[in-house]
Amino acid sequence: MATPSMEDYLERIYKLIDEKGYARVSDIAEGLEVHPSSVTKMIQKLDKDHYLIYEKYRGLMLTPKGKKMGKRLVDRHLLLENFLTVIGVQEDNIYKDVEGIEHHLSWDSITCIETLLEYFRRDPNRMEDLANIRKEIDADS
Amino acid sequence: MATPSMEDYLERIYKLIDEKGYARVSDIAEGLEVHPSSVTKMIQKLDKDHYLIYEKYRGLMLTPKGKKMGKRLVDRHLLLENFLTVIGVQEDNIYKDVEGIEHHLSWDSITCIETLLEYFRRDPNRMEDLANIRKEIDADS
DNA sequence: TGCTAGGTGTAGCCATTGCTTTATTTCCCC
DNA sequence: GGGGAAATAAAGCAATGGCTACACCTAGCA
Ligand SMILES: [Mn+2]
Ligand SMILES: [Mn+2]
Ligand SMILES: [Mn+2]
Ligand SMILES: [Mn+2]
Repeated sequence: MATPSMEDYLERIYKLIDEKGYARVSDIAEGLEVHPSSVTKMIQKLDKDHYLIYEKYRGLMLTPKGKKMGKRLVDRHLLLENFLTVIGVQEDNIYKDVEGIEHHLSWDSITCIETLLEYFRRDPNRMEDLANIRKEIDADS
Repeated sequence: MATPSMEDYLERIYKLIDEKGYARVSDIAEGLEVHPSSVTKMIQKLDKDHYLIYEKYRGLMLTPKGKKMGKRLVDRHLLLENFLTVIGVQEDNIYKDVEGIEHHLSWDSITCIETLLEYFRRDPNRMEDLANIRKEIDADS
């Protein structure tokens, strides 16, 4: 089972490969705001757990296991960002909150949140009703 | 700022004092499924940070700071349990998920989730509509 | 072709938070 | 009041995941 930190790295690596075709230590470090040395250490761990194949100074390649996991992690992250957006959380809080909670939700919860998003997507009036309640509560205080 | 672990301990301590009038090391340990020695260590840390006053072998007392924080933590936990329940997460997943995510949500997000609950509380049909979408999606797969 | 700067890797440190083991204190029953 | 069980405390160890300092590789330019 992957730790939260491992998930963050895998997610970032998957995204980098998806967008640029490769994932370098320095890019991973920048994205996660950690030092390159921390990246090297984690990459070695992910290699040992067969999420990727690593050749030092040469780069890395996701294994099928790593790709599959990476995609799930990226999708989950996006879903949660959408969720917080829909319920009205301020833009500047969303990324940090999602970074934190994404590692702690069962797939059951993820599915239910997906359904909740579908609920609001089907009828825009619903989001409006929600926004009105928010306004009303704001006014009270 | 309190770490996730510190929050778990504070929450548990607040609840024990609220329910039984006192919080003993062994009760805290049982609630958090941790060894008593770990509890002692954390209590000493919480004392150093002035969340409580600790006298060894004698017990502990929450400071005003600790009480205020404890209450907020307990309320937050309950709110999140309600949220997961309302969106249809299985009973047996709820506690573990909440234990994880509670430490990673901004108060902005907490407020928005509160509002979302109010939205469903105001009109029970809304929860029913959501449940129907869930059924429909289930049937598809 | 060889040098060098920037990217990468390693070693060793620290904080956090758990555990086990061992020592001490307290409390309750006799 | 004394003895023993239960509770509590302290010390030492381990895993995780950061960091710094320093060493090492390599691409690309002179
Ligand atoms: Mn994350
Ligand atoms: Mn993420
Ligand atoms: Mn928790
Ligand atoms: Mn909790």
